[in-house]
Amino acid sequence: MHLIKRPKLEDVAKLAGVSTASISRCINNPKKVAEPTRLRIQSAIETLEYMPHFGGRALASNRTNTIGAIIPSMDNAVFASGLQAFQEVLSHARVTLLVGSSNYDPSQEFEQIQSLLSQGADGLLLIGQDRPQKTQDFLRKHAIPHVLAWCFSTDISCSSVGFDNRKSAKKIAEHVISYGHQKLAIIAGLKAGNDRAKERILGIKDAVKENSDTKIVTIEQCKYSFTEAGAALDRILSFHKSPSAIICTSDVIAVGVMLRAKELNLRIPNDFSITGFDDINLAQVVTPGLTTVRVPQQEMGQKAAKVLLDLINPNLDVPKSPSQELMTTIVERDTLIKFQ
Amino acid sequence: MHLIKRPKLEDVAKLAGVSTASISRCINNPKKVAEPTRLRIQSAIETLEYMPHFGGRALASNRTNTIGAIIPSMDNAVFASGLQAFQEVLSHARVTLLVGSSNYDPSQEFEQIQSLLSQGADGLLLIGQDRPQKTQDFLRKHAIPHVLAWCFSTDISCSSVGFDNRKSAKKIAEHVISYGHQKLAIIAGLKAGNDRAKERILGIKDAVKENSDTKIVTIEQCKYSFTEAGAALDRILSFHKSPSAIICTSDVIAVGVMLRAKELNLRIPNDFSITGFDDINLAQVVTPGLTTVRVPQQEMGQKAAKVLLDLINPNLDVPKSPSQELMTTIVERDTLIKFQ
DNA sequence: CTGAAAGCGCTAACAA
DNA sequence: TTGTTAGCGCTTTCAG
Repeated sequence: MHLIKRPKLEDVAKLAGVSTASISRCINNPKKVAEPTRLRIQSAIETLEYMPHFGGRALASNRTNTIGAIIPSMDNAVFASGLQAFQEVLSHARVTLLVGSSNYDPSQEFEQIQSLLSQGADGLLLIGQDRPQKTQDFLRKHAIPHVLAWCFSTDISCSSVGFDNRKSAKKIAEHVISYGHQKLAIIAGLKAGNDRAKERILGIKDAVKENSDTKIVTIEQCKYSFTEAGAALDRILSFHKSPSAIICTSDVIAVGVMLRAKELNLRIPNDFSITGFDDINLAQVVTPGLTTVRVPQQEMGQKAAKVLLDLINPNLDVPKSPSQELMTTIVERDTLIKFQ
Repeated sequence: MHLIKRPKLEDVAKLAGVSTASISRCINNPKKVAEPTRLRIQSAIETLEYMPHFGGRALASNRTNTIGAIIPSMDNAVFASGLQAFQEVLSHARVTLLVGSSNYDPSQEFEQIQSLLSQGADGLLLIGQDRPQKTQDFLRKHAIPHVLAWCFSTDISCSSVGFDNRKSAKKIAEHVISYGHQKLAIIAGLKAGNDRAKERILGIKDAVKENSDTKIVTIEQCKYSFTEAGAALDRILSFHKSPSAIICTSDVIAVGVMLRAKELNLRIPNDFSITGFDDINLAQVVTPGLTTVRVPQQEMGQKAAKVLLDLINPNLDVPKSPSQELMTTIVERDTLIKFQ
């Protein structure tokens, strides 16, 4: 098997008997080339197995056809499946995806942003809206096209494709309250640099405020892992006034709690009710099925890709797609019952 | 807020009062520059917020510091978590990750390979070893550094970091058989272009061959989704000779079967035993807990990254890391009991 | 519709 | 240790 030197535009040009300019046109704008020449060029490209050199192209055109996404972690299925959907749409548009993960840490996110941009990303997908001023300034100053997912704001300075975390959390809390629960506990992800967690807590508080008989016994925070969530449950149980319902801001946390409860021989929902947030597979699989908030993960990924794509490719035919608010819904399963 | 034109090497050079070459050295090989100049350059870079242009760099050096990974789908947690680990290691080495997904389809994989390479990937992570000749020729002809994960072969022509699917499957099958099960069913992923599924089936057959009382009642194939797996169970149940144990080649499939069984009011493991493969979160969460094969997902991702990294960066100090075989283990939970 | 030629921003010999 | 300079492969005016 022998090794072939990568052909360049010039080689193709020679073979096809045209100038390099024509080849370039033929590749980027086929209509600008006469039919017969196009065919000749095509076949030359194929016999040589020519593939444009990325660097050369990027340098000359100042575009890379690459988009970066920075998500907290692919280990959380909710982001993995959003990312999958995102990637599929990009792929159809012949754009490739660069991936970075922040591990829920704003400073890591900033590093990844720089890294992906220095790799030439034409645009960026970011999760949530809460980031340090430094990061925001950077994005603005360099005029980086970007869209925010997993959140929604009407702030016109930046497009977002997502849902209202606060409203959604309020909705599920109201739902819990409507089942007669008056002593609630919250287990949330670490709030630092995580607007989803913060907003969801606020939403739950909103609901409680409107129902004077109801109160929040405690607000725990933990990482998105089963064991950390289990530890949070232990802390709650050590309180005098045990809650009749625990509202978790993530399915991973809720499931972690359920696993721990099982170890402790507590019965859900008899001993306490519990709700999650995200509706990942786990919520459906755990027993009893987890009552949770369904987040349109895939739709969000797809729409974010589309918005980003025409942010980058200012297509004047299509009306500029602004921020989009998607809706969440409550999925009733078996972890929430009436308080008696 | 105003928009600043991207500074180039020349701008930095002017500010620091040195040549562009020195800046370039300072960035790529700091030791080759005298301390005082280095400091001057550093500060110039910072005040200008200079970021090297990717295209220019790629063109001149013919390296991109980018690695591509093509996985079947991030929707399957087993790949998502492997990818997460892979990305983290790359990130430490200041290499960025390009991601493509093949949706378990060899021709999509080929497209993605081309796409990632044309985006300049210096190397590639691929899943499994079974791919069309066309793809293999392509990789060889262009001398693409790549490593195969999720499989292991001693074939020296290509590094792999993974485990022996056949042996692992044989092991779990033997385990099932040792519990007294004689009528087995298999539910596997679609075999086409999926060596993991094929090998695992072979491994199970190996075990059966060595136990003359045992036989395989049927081999079903389905996509990696709960509903498809449920349908496969329905097919099995319509047979005369119902198996006492169902061996699934993936946790997703096993859980899908369990969900369907619950709908049908069948009791696992009383009505039949079942085993999975992968040990993703789901296996732990489902009730009863799924007995399965633990695949070292994270370790595989990390090691694959390391191998790929020094495949690309021929570091002569370190002995060239060849293929690595990792071990799987059986995780005993509650879906496998003795046949009575 | 096609060709010539001037860069795009950076790196890497080679000189000094 | 530092500077000079010649490209890397492609796109894109501008002429023809």
